Amino acid sequence: MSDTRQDVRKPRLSRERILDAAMDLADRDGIEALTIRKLADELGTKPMTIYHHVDGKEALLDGMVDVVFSEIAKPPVDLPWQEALRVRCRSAREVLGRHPWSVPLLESRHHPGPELLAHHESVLVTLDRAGMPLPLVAHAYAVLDSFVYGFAMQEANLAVQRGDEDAELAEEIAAAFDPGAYPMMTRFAMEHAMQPDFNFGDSFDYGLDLLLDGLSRAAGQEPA
Amino acid sequence: MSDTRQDVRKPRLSRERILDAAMDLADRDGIEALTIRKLADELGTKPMTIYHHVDGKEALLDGMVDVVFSEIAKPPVDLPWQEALRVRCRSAREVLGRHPWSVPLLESRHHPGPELLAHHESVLVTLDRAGMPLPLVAHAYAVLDSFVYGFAMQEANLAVQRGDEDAELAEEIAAAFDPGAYPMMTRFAMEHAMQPDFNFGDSFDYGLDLLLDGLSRAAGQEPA
DNA sequence: TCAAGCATTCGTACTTAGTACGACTTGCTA
DNA sequence: TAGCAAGTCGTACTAAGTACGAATGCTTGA
Repeated sequence: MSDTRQDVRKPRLSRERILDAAMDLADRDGIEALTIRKLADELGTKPMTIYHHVDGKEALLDGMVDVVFSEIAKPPVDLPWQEALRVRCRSAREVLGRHPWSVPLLESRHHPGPELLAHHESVLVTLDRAGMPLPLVAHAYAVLDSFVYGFAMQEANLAVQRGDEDAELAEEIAAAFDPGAYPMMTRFAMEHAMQPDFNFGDSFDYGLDLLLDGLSRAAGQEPA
Repeated sequence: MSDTRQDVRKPRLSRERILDAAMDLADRDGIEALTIRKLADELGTKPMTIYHHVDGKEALLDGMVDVVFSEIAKPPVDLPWQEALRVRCRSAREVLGRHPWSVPLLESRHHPGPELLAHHESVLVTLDRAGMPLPLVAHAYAVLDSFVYGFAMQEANLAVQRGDEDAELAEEIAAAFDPGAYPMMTRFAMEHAMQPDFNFGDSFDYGLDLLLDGLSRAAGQEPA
């Protein structure tokens, strides 16, 4: 009856604005909270409007992954290769920490974006200028990224568990804990992991050094 | 009061049978294909029947993760610690390779099962008997598991991409490839990664050795 | 032996999510 | 000024998780 038409402005939406909002939503509420409907709400629009800018949800995720790669620093070309890789790996950890939802997605997308490709290229170039033969380049890249991704994955889960359910969770885990059943875990927790100065993240630099030193040796150079 | 000890009457279904079927389904068709309905079909029953044995889908996933941990070999107590950890890490890689869907789940479940706890305990005990002080134990465990999980994650995605869409995918990636845009990637692919004897998995033992050697040094021992 | 009790099973339906279809709106261009 | 392309959205279909309550049939106590 009442054809109350409302004002519609011009290009309020764009692929970029959608990607930004989707990343915000995923960062804030987790990837499982990222639905087309919620995204539309966030943008003050309706679900189907999204589809005029993004080719379905899979393409949306592809785009988000590429944004993540764009945020990771490439290994600086003016540093020794060990230092350059250290910079890029630390950056990767930091970025993946800001976007924890992205870790399981990074390697599982079947449509690599330009940022992903450019990033891979820059790392390969760095390993190449370390003087590594190709087989060693392959090992180095596989090993470094395994470590970075795996570490980020573990950190992401710690972060989740430190959320609002902190108390409830700790209690639940403790409840499942037959006091004497896991003596080493108990000792480890009491004497180390639950101490105020314990920080899981410290192990990142430790492991990164371990790998870079080993790779330096393999490349026939002294550890930096 | 009344000793109501009852056995299952007509157990066409059981938590164990359900877990087995769920693992098979996930192994075969991927974790996203694991729905309560498909699982019911697989078991020749109806969706709601599942809920009398398993407390919802989250609990089902928790149970599956615990089964995965049960399949991973614990570090043998009769081997030197480096060898013992090598055995367990290789086993982990093999098991995660058989259950690729489980990798992102392993560390994200909030309800650790008994197998998971027992496994952690056994690894901590092994690090302890290496003579490591607790801070080093923490580093070692974090670094080893980061590597194992990260490697398994990358392998899992390679496996997926080697699936039925192999040709289509390679073609698609190649199409996105400006010939001269990524020279190092191109060289790497042509001269190494696409050679018939290239095997991504070879990097696992390489990285594991790197880490175990470094940890041996840190523990004040000669690399094994 | 039979009926009550209870674990198990399942039909129905509600809810959330992705998205195909087609209609409507509006500014731009011929 | 008519018509078109781009953008927007209402409707509805499908898949999936699961709450509710009825149906089923085994086990036990009288």
